[in-house]
Amino acid sequence: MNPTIKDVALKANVSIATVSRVLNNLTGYSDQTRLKVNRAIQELGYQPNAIARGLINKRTQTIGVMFPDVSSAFSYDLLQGIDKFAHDHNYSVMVCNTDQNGIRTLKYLQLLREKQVDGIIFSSGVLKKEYYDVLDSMNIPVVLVSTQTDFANVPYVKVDDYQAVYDSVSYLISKGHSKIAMISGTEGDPIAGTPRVEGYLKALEDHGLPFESRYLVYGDFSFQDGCTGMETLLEQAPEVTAVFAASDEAAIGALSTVTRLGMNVPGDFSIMGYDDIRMAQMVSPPLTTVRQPLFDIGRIASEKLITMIETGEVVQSAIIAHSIVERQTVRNLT
Amino acid sequence: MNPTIKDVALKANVSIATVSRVLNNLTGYSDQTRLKVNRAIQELGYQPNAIARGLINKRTQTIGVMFPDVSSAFSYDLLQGIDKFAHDHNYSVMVCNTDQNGIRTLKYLQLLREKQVDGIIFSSGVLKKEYYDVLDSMNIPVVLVSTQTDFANVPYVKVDDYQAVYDSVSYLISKGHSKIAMISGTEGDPIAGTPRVEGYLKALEDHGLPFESRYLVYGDFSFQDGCTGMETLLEQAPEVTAVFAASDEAAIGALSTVTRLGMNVPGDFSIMGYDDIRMAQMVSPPLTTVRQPLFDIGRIASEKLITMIETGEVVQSAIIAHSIVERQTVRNLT
DNA sequence: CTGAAAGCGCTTACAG
DNA sequence: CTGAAAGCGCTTACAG
Repeated sequence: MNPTIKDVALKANVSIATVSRVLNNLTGYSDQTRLKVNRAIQELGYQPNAIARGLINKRTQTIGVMFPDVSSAFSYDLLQGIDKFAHDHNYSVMVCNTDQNGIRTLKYLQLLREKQVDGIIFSSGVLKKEYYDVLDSMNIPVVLVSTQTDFANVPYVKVDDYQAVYDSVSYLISKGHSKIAMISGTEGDPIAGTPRVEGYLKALEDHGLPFESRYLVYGDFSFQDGCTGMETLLEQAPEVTAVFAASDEAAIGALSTVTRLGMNVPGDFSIMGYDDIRMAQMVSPPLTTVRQPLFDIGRIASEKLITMIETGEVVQSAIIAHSIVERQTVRNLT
Repeated sequence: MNPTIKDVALKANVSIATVSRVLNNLTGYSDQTRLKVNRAIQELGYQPNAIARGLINKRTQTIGVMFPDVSSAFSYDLLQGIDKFAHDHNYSVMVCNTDQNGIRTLKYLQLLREKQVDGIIFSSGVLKKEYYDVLDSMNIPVVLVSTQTDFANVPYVKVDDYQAVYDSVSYLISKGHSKIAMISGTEGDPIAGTPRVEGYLKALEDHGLPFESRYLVYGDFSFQDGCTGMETLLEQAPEVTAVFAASDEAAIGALSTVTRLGMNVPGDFSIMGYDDIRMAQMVSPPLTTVRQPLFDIGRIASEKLITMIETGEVVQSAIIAHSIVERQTVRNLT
């Protein structure tokens, strides 16, 4: 058995209250006592039990992170940012991968409650009413990442999806493209779906370009859907000179399809992605994309959550700046 | 405040002992009592407190996962496998990203101890003596993933690195290549470094091919080092027709360099990787590689750890089968 | 079938 | 400066 505070007290010839005091750097003991206690701690190799502490303090120093999403490239960068800040501030993180499965999500939420996490980061999925309800009943801080909600005043940290796409498509237009297609993500997705399509539409409109419905195809952000989306586009709109994809994975799918068909990127065809996952710089040619700084987003979310936990104050949501990173998949037609 | 077992007892007019019994599905109460208690639980929306439970049971139902490694593509697949099995068996997982930093690793180890995790999975990094010592003093089960150790009888689950490379290089030879270079990982790395180089050397030898020291370059498994390694190779050994890289990331780096220089893969040059990360199938052309089933490896490690936790028995290490995945970066010269 | 009591390893008033 | 005691929310002998 590991030694407890009691063993330390015994060995140092003081009460457990005193041991607790020096352990927690409180005041109220002589230097001599401190020395005695510390020596006993050393000799026994004592380590505090965070569980016992958690029970009494009603704080576990752990936060839960839910990933309803499944895309590894995306989630892991986020997780790194979250994990880094949290650990640097003495919190551990518990991960829950729900694979978009509602039952699982609810089950994990309950688990996090039983484990008494101090707060939850809910990432990159739609916050359904039923999730919100249990989150609400848990009475702990929550912050949303790469998603947002109308339900209540729950802070989020994300990029402005609409604006990011608007800027991207405008960029494509500035390079002389006028027949621009889009491979959208999930149709109707209120976060990463609809707003991005609207950004595309608006950019077209503001530049006096007509929208052709056959220029727009839907997928689910995946590589696979990027491939098939591109095939569809090539068939039904061969005049298109550039495509904007709602995720880098889909863009890379488009790139691979176009390449496989013997076309040259950007010579014959231009492609632009969304996210700037690590993979974007590894494909050939490197992908031009609009960047969401995922690591930073994770870090900031972690910071906000911990602030809420420790101060009890409500924090502001944050829109994180996106940026266009020019690499080599867009041809300048001007 | 959330309701406790005491509130339930009060409401149901029984003792807390009885509530505890029905909560844990023990025997020793009438149907009527069960009904009463369950009704009270319902009405109060009571949820057990796993922290209090953990204190008394000396089981927290959580496992810690250490990732000394930094490569996202690699770690996340592993994590998914671990997480899936663990959650399906009522364990949560706590992640610790140590970035190969020794101080951090030690700090996290201590954290996991304080949090009283029931077991630890140590992944993809060298298990230094100092880590082993604290692990040992914690007195909880540990399993190693994609690494192994001589220190003691700590079970691991991994692929046979030596054999995987031996098979890969033999494959390249069977396709008619005789001037085969290798972009190795970290020189001297006892797990993913040296054994892989030895597999390469041995395959050459067994097929009567001489080893040229200028055919072998070292890196750190990264995309970047794959790029520069390839450049070096092209310069000092232009006659080479194929390269085997010790990681998919490095292979993809080589691919991008070769492509950038105007060569065609596999027409002018063949490339083979190691891992089969998701990205391998997304590059153009899709990468031929030797697969380690990371998700499965994670799952199995999780399973072994939980078995050890619950039965107290020591489990056997497992060598997981690798397999060559033929895609389109290796030309058949025969 | 049921409850009173002790105890898990801590922290925190309270009293001296 | 220090200790005895209560209590965090549970589980588990023990007794009836």
